[in-house]
Amino acid sequence: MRDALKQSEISDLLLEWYDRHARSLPWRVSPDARRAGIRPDPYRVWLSEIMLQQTTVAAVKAYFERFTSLWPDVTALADAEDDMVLGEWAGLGYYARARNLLKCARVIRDDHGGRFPPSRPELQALPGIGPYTSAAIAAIAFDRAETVVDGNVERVVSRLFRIETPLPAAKPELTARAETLTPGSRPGDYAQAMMDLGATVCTPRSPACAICPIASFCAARAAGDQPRFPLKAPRKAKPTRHGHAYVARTAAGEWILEKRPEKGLLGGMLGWPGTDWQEAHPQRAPFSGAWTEIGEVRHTFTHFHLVLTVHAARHVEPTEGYVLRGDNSFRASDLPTVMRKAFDLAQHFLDD
DNA sequence: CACCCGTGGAG
DNA sequence: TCTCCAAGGGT
Repeated sequence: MRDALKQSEISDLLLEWYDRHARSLPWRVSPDARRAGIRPDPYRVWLSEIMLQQTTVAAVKAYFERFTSLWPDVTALADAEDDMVLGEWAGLGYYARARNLLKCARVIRDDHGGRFPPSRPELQALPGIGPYTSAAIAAIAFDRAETVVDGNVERVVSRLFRIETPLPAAKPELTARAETLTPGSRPGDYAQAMMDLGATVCTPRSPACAICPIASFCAARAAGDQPRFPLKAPRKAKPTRHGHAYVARTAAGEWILEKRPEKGLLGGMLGWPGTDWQEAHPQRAPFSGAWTEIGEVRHTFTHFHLVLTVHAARHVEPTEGYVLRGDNSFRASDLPTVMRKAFDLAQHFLDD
C-alpha cells in the first residue's frame, strides 16, 4: 500500500513536471494538445524512434524533417527506391536501421493495410522494432500503458533505486522497477517525461538534482553518490585497422563507386573501391590507373579506429561491377561519413 | 550473452 | 587527444 502510493506520487510529479517543461520536438504532440485528444501520427513516432536509436536529438532533427518532407506517410516511404532512402540516411549512421526501415514500411503497406498496429507484440514483430521501440510507439502513439526502457530510463531508475548491479546485467531489474512506476493514465506523456527528465535533468555527469521533481524519492541522491549510477561493465579497447581507398573519375568525368554488400559495416551504402580494413593492409588498386597517394583519413567506428590511405587518379577505366555517377547524379551527401571524408580529401587533388 | 553496427558533440 | 555516450536492434 505504501509502495503503491509512492509510485503514483512519482508518476504524478513527473507528469506535472512534463506539463511545464516538455521539450518541443518536431515529432512530438505537446501535453496540452495531447490532453485535448490529439494523438501523434504513428508514422512520425515510428520514424523518429528509429532515427533516435543511439542517436542524439540534435543529429536527428534535420533528417526527420527531410524524410517527412520527401515521404509524408508510410506508404510513400514503402514505395520509395532503396538507394534513395539509403542516400538520404547517409551520415546518420547505423545503416541497418535504414534497411530495416524500408522492410518495415513495406510490411506495414503489404500486410497491415498501411497502418501501424497498436499493440506492443505486433509492433515488436516488425523489422527494426525491438523492446524499447515497440513500447515507445505503443505508449506515445496509441497511449498504451507500456514501459519504455532506454538509456535515460536506465539512468533515472538506477539512481532512484540505487541499483548496484552493472549494466547490461541490471537490465531485467531496471525494467521491473520501471514497470512498477508506469501509470495507467497518460502513459505516453509519462514515457516522454521519463526520457526528458533523463535528457535534461538526470544527466550522466552532473545531474541537476536541485531542480529534479522526484529528488526526494531518489536513493542515490540521499546517499550523495548519484553520478555513480548506472554502473557499467568495463568496455573493450578499440583496435586500429588500416586500409586503402581509391577515388577516381573516368575520362568522361564519372565518379567510380561501388555498392557495399548488404550485410556488415556500412551495408548497402555507396563507397570508394579499396582494400579490406584489417591489421594487414596491402596496397592493391582495384583496377589500373595513374594513382597518386593523397593522404590519410582517420575515422572511428563503433568498435575500431580506421586509418584509410586515400589514392586518386583521373581518366581511369574501371573493370565491370562498379557504379558510375556523373556530376548530375553524384552527391557526396549520399556517402557514409568515412567515404565522404575520403572524397573531400581527393576532390582537392582532382580539381587541380 | 557477446558481439556487431556510425556519428558528432561534450567535457 | 581521448573517453563517454545518445530515445537500441539483430544475430
